[in-house]
Amino acid sequence: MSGKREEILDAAVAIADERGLAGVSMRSVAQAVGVTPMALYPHVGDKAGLLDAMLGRLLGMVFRTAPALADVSDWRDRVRLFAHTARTLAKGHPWVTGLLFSRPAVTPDAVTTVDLLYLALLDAGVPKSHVPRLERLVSTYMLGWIASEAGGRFGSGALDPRGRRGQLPDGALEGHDAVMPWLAQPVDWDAEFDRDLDDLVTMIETLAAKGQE
Amino acid sequence: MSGKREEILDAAVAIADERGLAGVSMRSVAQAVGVTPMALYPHVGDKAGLLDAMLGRLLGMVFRTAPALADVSDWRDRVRLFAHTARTLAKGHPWVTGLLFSRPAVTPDAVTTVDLLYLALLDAGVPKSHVPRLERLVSTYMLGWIASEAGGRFGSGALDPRGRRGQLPDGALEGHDAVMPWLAQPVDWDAEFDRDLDDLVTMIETLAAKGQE
DNA sequence: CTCATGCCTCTACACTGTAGATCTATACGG
DNA sequence: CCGTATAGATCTACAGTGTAGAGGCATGAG
Repeated sequence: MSGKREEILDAAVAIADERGLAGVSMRSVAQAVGVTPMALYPHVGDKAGLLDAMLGRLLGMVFRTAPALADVSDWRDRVRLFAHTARTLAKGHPWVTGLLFSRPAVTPDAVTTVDLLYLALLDAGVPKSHVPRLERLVSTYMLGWIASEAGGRFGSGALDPRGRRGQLPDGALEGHDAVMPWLAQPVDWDAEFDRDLDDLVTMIETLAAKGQE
Repeated sequence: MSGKREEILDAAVAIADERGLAGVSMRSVAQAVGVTPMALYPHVGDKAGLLDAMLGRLLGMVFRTAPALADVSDWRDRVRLFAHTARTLAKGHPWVTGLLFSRPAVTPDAVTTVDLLYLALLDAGVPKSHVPRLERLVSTYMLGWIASEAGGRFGSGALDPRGRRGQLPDGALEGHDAVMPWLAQPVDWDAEFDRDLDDLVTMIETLAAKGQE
């Protein structure tokens, strides 16, 4: 019966996909559903509720997209698959950026996501007392990456340090000078993301090896 | 001459501090400056320009707040001091959350920030080819943390897993069960942030030890 | 004095979220 | 069949938003 709510969310997500978050107004969503704006309120509460629900829906998609996620035997691969799934999804729906950091992860789907990472960390042998913290560390990084990429913080392609240099405040940029050769060439973001995950996996292993509850 | 721009930004930041980002409208800022809304346009371009400038101003404060940052000898302490400074600042101006991920870091202050981390990583002995990537990893984590904290993703105080459990989708939450004791007690966010930094520092050391360009 | 330049103001427009009151269609008990 | 309760949609209105466009006004130059 409450298919109406789903219909509304579908419409809202569709609008956000093609016109951006700013294009999502009560009026535009209502029109897409074929209804007056005020008719949405019983279903989603208010505008904030609508946005929350949109975020929840996207989180849920992480599973729908990779249903066998929990069955991957190696925890490393599980973390990687999860990360890739989330990243791919966010690239398809860049508007999550604006929503990701707004509310604690309390929807059922979000909790399930967290549990998935808990299990991976436990499988890795991380002391139980460190698991919740490490889950937050890893997911904070992932969220940061996803938001940076979708939101445009990373810029696009080569970074052109000389361009940056133009409006230099004052004093030299020693660090930039030292790594200039690697700044000059364009960045392969897919590869970089994988390498980051490798480093995080290594970090997890280190913590597991150190042991002690 | 362009003290008017500074005056406008001061007013905008002040409003954001006390009334939130939503309270920053062209009209409210204009009124605070004692001018009509349209008078702002020559100075800041448009609303987006105003917001960008506000973000830039806050980034600049990182240095003003910890001027001796570059002189800390141990790179570990430098990373930690930087992180703490940024976190403290963001907690005082929680509205940055909405802005942090919107634009690439190209303002002079932002570039200087990046350079600071480059130098720390070089001091740590990280292979030069890895420095830019690792800088992004570390700052992505920091931004993610800051945004999570200021934006409310972490919730407040204890997490109360039983509360989360209430609207459980279906199937058990094995991971949550396993770490329940540590979920039950409240989180010391200051301590957690420090521990995270420790882990990141360790990760950097591992990468430095592995060596090879 | 005349004129130009740069900053400001005023008005207006199309849009936003949503409170409040009203209307309507469906389902149910008799 | 009727009358009524209930849940949902609707209409109107309000206070707020960003900003295009045209006009005003005070300063300094020739």
